[in-house]
Amino acid sequence: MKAEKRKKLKAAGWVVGSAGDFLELTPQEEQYIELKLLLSESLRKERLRHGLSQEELASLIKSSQSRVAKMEANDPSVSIDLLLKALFATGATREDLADIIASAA
Amino acid sequence: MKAEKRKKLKAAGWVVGSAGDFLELTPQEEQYIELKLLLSESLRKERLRHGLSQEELASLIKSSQSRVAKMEANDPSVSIDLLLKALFATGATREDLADIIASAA
DNA sequence: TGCATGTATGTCAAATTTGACATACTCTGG
DNA sequence: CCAGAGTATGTCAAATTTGACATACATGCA
Repeated sequence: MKAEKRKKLKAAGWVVGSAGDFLELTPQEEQYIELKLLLSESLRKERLRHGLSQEELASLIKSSQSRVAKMEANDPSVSIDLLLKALFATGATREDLADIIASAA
Repeated sequence: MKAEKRKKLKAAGWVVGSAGDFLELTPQEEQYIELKLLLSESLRKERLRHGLSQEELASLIKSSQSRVAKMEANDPSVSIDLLLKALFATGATREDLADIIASAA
């Protein structure tokens, strides 16, 4: 299985190596998961660009280090809502967001 | 109070006319709420463009008419996640989404 | 090696979000 | 006026998401 697909299945909440290996994602699920991946990657970039630790970003958004770690790991228990709130907290604007989303996955 | 602010406070979960009238939203909250408003408006446009009723869109995304109504009304009980899933279900792509987000509120 | 700082991962109770239902409202054509 | 189609709004149990905690892992440095 390609690394790319493994990543997506994991993000979708499947334990890779399980029956989920045979799962096909619908185009909508694809889109959603790709978007989420893009956001989690952007969040890590933004955080590092600002020289913040996960701990520091967490307090900025009134969350916890472990949740920030999960956000950046694209954990299935993390919502896009949370990722967006975190991104906005780092100072990103709607325009920045549009650029992020427009960029290739 | 301006109509624009009323809309945002309502979306943030405040009963307009309550103490929330005195509330100032942080820039991050603004961004988040503006984005959500933009998405809910886009969803209605997309749905109508496809000539679908709320009932029909609901079954498309395995939800209910009442939830679709709330999505389009920018109800505070609706997450951006749900709006995105609905938009993708209407056939929108990541690129479409970027365009939506880039467009002025 | 030991220690500090930062990150990852599992767990869980509390909080939020969800679909579904009931019901009210708003049109439009007959 | 009425009926039907579509939409709005309130409610609620079930499902998902959340912050927090504990703890494991990683890396650098004295």
